[in-house]
Amino acid sequence: VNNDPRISASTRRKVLASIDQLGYKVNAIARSLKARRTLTVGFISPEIANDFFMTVAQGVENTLRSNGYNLIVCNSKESVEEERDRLELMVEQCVDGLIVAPASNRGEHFRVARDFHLPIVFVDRYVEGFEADAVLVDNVGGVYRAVQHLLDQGYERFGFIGGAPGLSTAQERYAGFLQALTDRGLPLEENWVRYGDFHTESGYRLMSELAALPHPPSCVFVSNYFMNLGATRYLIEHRGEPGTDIYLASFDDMDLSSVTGLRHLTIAQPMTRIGQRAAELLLRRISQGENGNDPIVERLPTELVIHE
Amino acid sequence: VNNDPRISASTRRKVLASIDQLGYKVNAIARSLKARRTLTVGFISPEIANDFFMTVAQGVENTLRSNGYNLIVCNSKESVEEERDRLELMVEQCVDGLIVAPASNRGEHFRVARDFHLPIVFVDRYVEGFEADAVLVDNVGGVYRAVQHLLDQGYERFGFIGGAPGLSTAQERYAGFLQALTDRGLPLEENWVRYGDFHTESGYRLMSELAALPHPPSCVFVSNYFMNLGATRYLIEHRGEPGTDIYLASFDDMDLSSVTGLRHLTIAQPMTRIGQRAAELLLRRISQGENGNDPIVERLPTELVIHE
DNA sequence: CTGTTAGCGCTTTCAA
DNA sequence: TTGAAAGCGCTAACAG
Repeated sequence: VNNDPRISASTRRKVLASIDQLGYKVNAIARSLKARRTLTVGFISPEIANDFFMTVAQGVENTLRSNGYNLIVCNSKESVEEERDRLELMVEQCVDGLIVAPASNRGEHFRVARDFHLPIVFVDRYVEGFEADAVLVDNVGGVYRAVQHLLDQGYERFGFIGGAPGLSTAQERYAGFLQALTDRGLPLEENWVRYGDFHTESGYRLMSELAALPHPPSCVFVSNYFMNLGATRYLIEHRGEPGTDIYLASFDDMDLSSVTGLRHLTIAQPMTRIGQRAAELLLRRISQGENGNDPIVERLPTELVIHE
Repeated sequence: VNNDPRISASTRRKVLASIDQLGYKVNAIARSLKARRTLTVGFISPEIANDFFMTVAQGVENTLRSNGYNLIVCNSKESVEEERDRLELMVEQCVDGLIVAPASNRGEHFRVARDFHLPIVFVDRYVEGFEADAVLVDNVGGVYRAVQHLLDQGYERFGFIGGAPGLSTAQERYAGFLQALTDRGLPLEENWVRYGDFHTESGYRLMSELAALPHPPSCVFVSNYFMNLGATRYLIEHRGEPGTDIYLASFDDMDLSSVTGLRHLTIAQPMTRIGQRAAELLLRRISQGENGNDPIVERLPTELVIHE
């Protein structure tokens, strides 16, 4: 059953024939108990019905599977408490490693993993208070280049719809925005900067606030896909009204980008690649055991996409 | 640890204190091996980066979790072979039950589950050759009412973009379409009926074919969300060109519907509810053991949504 | 090359 | 009320 090379071909044939006849399936539970490894990796995602994270998960799963590992996906619902629960669950399930898109920038609770010699790789977001491998994207550079491009196009009145302030992605994307303006000597108009929570409704609401200003921006950068969805919906619903002649730029490039009918610009993340790299790093840690080197933080590049 | 009522409060306190101090976590693997149940359910989905199936999964997970069960999601990639592999995997992982959105209308390979006394509940699609509980929607009725509504609006030149011919959903949606036309005495224009594969690209391609006809339809019914995405993209990209003045109606109501700026109509499925009911049926089967009754097939209602 | 045995961490049963 | 022992299905180590 386990391809032991010492077994003769004839015996193997007999065994396999019996397996077939009896419908025998190995009991992975018993095997895992004995072997002290489950060949299973956990993925803790802040959302499960979310194209971004699920595409990352797909990247993870593909490379895990081709290495004989399985993936368990679970949902922290953007809550640190739920995240802690899922983490405990994963420890109890004896997964061999963990890929986590953290729900916040707090990382202390991940320390339990260390006690159980469970390697962790973070994706998308980074945490404080816990050092581990991470696969992120170049948020600062991505936004910087996007805004630079828009400046080149002649846009000057820049609005910004930010993400949940506690998340590294939100902070970095804002930093890129600010840097781009500053480098061109453009002042930041505080009133054009609003913070949401990365979800659709906040994008809609904040866009409505910006459009309602007596002197609205002519171009708004939105910090992620879902807020962009909300912002776009506002502009579509109020098309033609004063204040809505706004050019949208946004982090993330997803299916809907091709279908809004608005000219806009997006920053595409290499989602599958993020998952793939994370899985590779994790598998390396798993095989290394305790004698690995310092945490590796990778930043993958993003790509500017212009939708005409 | 297991809340045995025979244990005295003082002993329990001492035990819990030690647990805390030592950082003890139960080993779910060992527990499962002994208990012969894992408190785990598998969900085999034809796609993992798919809002529809993942929203269903969310419904499943919520109700499982509140019953102390966990969910393992895996991906059959719309392939029967992969589906068979995942099924084997789940058997080996000793899940207590299975929720499956089947990759095809063939069901024979699910028989292995019977040998291992694994209950299965199908969702979204139904199969032949294997009897089991299922939670589906009223595809025929949903499309029927949608087309009826459009007939009432005065549309007469109906096109149809169908899904993968092997899937029950595709067949049922076509049946509803045909029935609605027939009941009003409207003939089916064969040339306006095209079959895709439920994916975006086929929607785009088939819509381009329909729009290019010398005498194109004035209204097209698209059989699911992703093909609608493709069809919509075609119409948006070619807005104003001859043949593109087409009213779109589609199965599934997702984010897309609010950002295209096109007037259209959708049929919303109760995705979370599907998952919830499937989990409920499965949990019932699990607790019943072998002495359950005949398969239960539920059809949940859909809802017509008009986007102006 | 094959067969036997101990033990992974837990639960359950029975004895103290 | 607590402690001891057996065994879930598997693998690894060792004996034959």
